[in-house]
Amino acid sequence: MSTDAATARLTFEVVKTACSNCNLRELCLPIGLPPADLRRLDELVSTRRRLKRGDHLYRAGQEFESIYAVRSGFFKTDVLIEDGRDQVTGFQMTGELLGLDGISSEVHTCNAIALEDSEVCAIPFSHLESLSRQIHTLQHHFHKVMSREIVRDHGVMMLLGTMRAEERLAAFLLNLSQRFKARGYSPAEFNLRMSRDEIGSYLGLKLETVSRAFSRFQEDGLLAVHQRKVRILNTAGLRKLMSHQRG
Amino acid sequence: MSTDAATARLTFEVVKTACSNCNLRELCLPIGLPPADLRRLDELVSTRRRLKRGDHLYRAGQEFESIYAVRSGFFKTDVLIEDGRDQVTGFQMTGELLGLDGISSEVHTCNAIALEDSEVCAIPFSHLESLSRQIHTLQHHFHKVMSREIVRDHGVMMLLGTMRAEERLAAFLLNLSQRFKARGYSPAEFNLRMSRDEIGSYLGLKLETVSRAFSRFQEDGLLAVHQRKVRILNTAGLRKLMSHQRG
DNA sequence: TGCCGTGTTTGATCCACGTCAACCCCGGGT
DNA sequence: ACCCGGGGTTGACGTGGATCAAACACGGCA
Repeated sequence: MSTDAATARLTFEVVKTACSNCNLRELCLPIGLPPADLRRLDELVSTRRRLKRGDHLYRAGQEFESIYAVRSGFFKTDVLIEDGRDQVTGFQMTGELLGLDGISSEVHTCNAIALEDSEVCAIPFSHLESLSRQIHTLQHHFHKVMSREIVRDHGVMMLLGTMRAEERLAAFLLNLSQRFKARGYSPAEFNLRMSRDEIGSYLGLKLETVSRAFSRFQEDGLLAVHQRKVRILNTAGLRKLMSHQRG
Repeated sequence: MSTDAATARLTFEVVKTACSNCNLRELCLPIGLPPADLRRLDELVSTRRRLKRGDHLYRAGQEFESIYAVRSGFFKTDVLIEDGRDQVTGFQMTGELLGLDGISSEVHTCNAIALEDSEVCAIPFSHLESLSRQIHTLQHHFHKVMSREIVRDHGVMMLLGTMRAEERLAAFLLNLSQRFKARGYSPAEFNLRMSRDEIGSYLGLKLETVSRAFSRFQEDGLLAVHQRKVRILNTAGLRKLMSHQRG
């Protein structure tokens, strides 16, 4: 869609938003700040931006200037190479940050795409840096967030490097479940926001293989699937599946 | 080896080392600092530590307190899970940082092992944080380094998720080549510090597959291999191999 | 209400890589 | 000089997941 940029501009809202009374602050950056610091943080988040399903939040190659906190909705990030291959590098939900990859070269290195209508807070990175020079705990928390991203990526490398198809899907579902739970939603029943193809890309599998794994889980009574609606029936069973030796 | 800890203590040197005249500063943290700041940085790197081939720099589960800059030598990092599977998450050479994964939970999440006799600078993380609150460019550079790690991990995810065996090995060799070049060594001829098994673990392949891919490259005149000695004969050929469509 | 397009499921077949096993190479110790 | 052991190579064979192909479910729209 070539109208992305235009759309983006239109949905840019120049309203002040307030971290200090945002109910996400346990998940997002301003964790555990004293009220005084929290008020200073409010200056940081200058704009909110609303996206429709399918919109790009940013694209690979675009200049990097802000990171984004997901206020509501669901995103994927992916990288593509010339020959057409692409790899989904992550799915981001409420309270998670997007754009950390852009810091290194001042250019975004992946695409961030809304998988449902979403809203994000834009955090100008230079402001974040200057504020975190003043607020100790903010600095430390930000470092932890970046580090957590590295640890998460190592987990995915483990998954892609050593697990077989059904283990990968089990790990993926358990991870989603736990993240929904942390946000106060049911850990057992949720709607997938992404297609089989996108799950496959993330897990290094073809969409048919993902589909078959879902069917197998259903046969085995581990879960009930209907299209994108998933109900986990046997968490322990999924977990056990993951820790089975190869072979 | 249960004597690791004892060895580590013995090889701990309580000598002041100086970033200001370290020839790695283009690769390491203190890039582009004015002389005055550089001198303050010297206080940061309190200790150097020498490791023998096979020694652990740190282990998963150990308390995190410092990151490490490789002064000389070669490392691997890996994560293992209970059932015995393990995944090499990276290889680190001169000027690269180790331990960034530990920031998130204040505990190291992987093992760092010297693949040859090596020397590292220990950088107490809390010192780094306080100094980077004072030195703007240090802060920014550190953020870039963390972000670069995330981008690197995305590259590995791409490799593990979408590439076939020979593409993976080609990508791996080209990456090594380029890093040796950046350090002033020959990009065409180098010694691998890691075993076929370790390469395989990093690339999500079995050691036999790695070995076969090496043999194939040799047959095709792309490189000359003898054990761990590699000479790249046709860089363009390797690069072309990587960009071939699957199928 | 029926049609169309997109996403999903399922089946049949193929192939890249894993597995198992034998052998080789080379360096270190006696 | 010999043996020994760990890493590396090579071959034969098996298999998990990719590929190709067909049918199906569902939401949107005329």
